[in-house]
Amino acid sequence: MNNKMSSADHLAIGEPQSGSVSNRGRSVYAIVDCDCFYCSCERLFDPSVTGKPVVVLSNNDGCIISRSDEAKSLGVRMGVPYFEAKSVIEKNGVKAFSSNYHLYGDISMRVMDTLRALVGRERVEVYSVDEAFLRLDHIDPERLESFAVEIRDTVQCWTGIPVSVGIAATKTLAKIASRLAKKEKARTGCTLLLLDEEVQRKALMETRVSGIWGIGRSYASKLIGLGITSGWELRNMPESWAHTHLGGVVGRRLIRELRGEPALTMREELDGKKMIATTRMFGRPVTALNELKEAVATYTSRAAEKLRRQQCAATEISVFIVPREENYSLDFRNAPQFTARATLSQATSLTNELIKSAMRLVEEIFSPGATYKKAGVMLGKIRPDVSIQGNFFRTDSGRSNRYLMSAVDNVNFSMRDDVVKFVGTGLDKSWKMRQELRSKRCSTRWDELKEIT
DNA sequence: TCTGGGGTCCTAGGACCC
DNA sequence: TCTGGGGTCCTAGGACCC
Repeated sequence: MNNKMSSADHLAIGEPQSGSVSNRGRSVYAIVDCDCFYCSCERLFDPSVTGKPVVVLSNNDGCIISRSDEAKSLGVRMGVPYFEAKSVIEKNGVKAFSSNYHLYGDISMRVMDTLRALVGRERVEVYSVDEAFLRLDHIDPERLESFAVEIRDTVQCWTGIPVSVGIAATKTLAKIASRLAKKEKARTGCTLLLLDEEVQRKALMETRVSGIWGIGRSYASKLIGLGITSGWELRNMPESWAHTHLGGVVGRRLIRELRGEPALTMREELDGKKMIATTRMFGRPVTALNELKEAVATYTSRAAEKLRRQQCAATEISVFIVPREENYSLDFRNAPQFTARATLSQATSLTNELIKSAMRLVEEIFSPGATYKKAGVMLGKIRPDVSIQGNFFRTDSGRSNRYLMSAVDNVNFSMRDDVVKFVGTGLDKSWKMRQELRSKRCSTRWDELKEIT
């Protein structure tokens, strides 16, 4: 889940569009967006909740992060704490699930593979676990509408996941199209084209600025304060104005995109993450240093696995811990946190080496007597791991350790999480997050296959 | 009592260099 | 009294995304 908007190479201002130049200079982007993805995944293997209200909870069963349409119409809001919504949920028999990322990740791959089969691998940019941009400038304009329907029906048929499709001349307009398509499902059938100028104008007029991709909470309230409330009004502002008020070049791009001039092109295949983080709330408050260390060691092994999966090594590691605040104020998210960072003498992806530094960092920031609710590990300065291909300058022990890690990764992946692990990560892990309502990982674990009786 | 996790990009400003 | 100009690199912080 990453590749947000644009990097410098997406900046197409003042340049012809590179790479994706189409026959008639026409650009056509589609966004395919899974409908309430996590809930839809849960329904795949539990048909008893089809048509019933469903929600999926964040880690630690904290917040609501996905809602079915039925749950939405009961007034269950996105992002609210579970305990606040609990009464509505129980009263209406809403089925709640803990998040099951193994399942969602696997289903996501199937959806993306379907899209690649439909338009070709090089025309698909996976934007997040439940969304992908497609480049459709090879499709005859006459056929676009039926093609959108074909995409929707094929994904539904092959994977069981309902999707919406928005099509327009730019990515930003395509996002608006899919949003409107979802909103007016009955009329649009979940596919919508914003190619005609008049249709575009109407769509932008009924889109609030807060609903535009790239306008978050802070910009939205700023815009409204300046009297700009609709997408259409924003579209008609000068680029130079956007430069000063909406974050410089980012704002300029946004205005161009809204006018139908592509300023964000397709992103190249991911070349690996620049930062890898593993952070978690605890299932209960933690005060003991050794428990804190267990947790941080566990997160470090997880982060190291991610690092090895993309065949990289890191030279920077930082650890943070968050104390439980005394008074449960509104801005609990902005709680102070204590961070320590270390630069490693040599880039590594070995769990034991990373854990060793992490432990020192925990000791640095821990204060006895304090109570903590969350901790995290971040790996930075990431670059390709050369030792795996054999680095003459690295000692043999480093290399064989790297092979050992691959073996551990293989066992843990094929068997079950953490069959093989470092003792420092703890055996009992009573601080672990709560996940009381998790469904089975029936598409990725042999021992959790769906049984039909 | 209880409030997610994991990313990206851009800008401003300081340090440093010639 | 008066004290250059411009480049690069790095970091922190702010914005955004799902």
